[in-house]
Amino acid sequence: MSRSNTRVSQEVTAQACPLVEVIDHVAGKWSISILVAAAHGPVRFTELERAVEGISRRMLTLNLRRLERDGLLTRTVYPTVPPKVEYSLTSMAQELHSSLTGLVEWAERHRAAIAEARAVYDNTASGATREDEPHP
Amino acid sequence: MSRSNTRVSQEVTAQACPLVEVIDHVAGKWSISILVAAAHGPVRFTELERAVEGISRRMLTLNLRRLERDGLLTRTVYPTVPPKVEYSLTSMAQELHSSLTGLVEWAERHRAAIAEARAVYDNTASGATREDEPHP
DNA sequence: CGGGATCCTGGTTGATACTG
DNA sequence: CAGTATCAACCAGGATCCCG
Repeated sequence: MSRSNTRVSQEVTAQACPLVEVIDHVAGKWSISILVAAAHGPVRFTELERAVEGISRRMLTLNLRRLERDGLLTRTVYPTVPPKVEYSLTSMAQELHSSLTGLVEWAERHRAAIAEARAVYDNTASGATREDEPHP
Repeated sequence: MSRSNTRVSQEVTAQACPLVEVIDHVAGKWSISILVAAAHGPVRFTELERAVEGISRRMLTLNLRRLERDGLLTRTVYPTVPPKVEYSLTSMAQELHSSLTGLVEWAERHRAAIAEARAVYDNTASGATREDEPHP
């Protein structure tokens, strides 16, 4: 994957990175939730922690770092007491918003159907052999 | 959806499954590629293997099974010699198509920018050298 | 052709504790 | 508040062999 090179300037930019890797970072389980949660404006760390719900502190940090590294989030530190850190989407990331919310809305619409599909699948697979196959 | 007969399905449907889990299955690295590749019509196993490119036989099988279990893919076995298996999107999965291709197109448009953002981030973060300050 | 079964590795994750 | 550090467990994923 990585061709370790000290002059990373234009060559990497030209070659970019595997598409599947970009997809993986941007569409990861947590990334989507984070990106959607941060879409409405600058969001603080603990707000994200509550919004994403289910994510651990560590995973949140790791994902935020990766998204920042990929240029999707900007991290702003206010040197106050107590400390305050805000995350915002970059313009690049904002272009993603419609696709992401589309995905999330789809998931909400169909989670029940998916749960049922699983139940049916598990039920069918466990006991009997399927005989509803077409015969050409 | 036409049949909701068992009480099992009602219970499961009622509490469904965590949204983040649905997202994870549907937006996984391989899932997206598979769903996009299967969108244009019935696709055979080896076609997918070539289309997704980078996926191993094992991972392809595993992901296909999971997508089938979630009710996103239908698997049709033709008892011919040699065997022939076709995968198609369910109507549920077809609704996802625009969001998915939106995502992929976004990734294609911005992979160069992402690669550069990474280079900048790594350069800045590893921090041994600053460009505006002379090295000791 | 389209898988299934098994073994094995290393990256990902949660838990826990500590900090500026 | 917003992290970092460390360790152990887990499981995604590759390699390999086999089968209907």
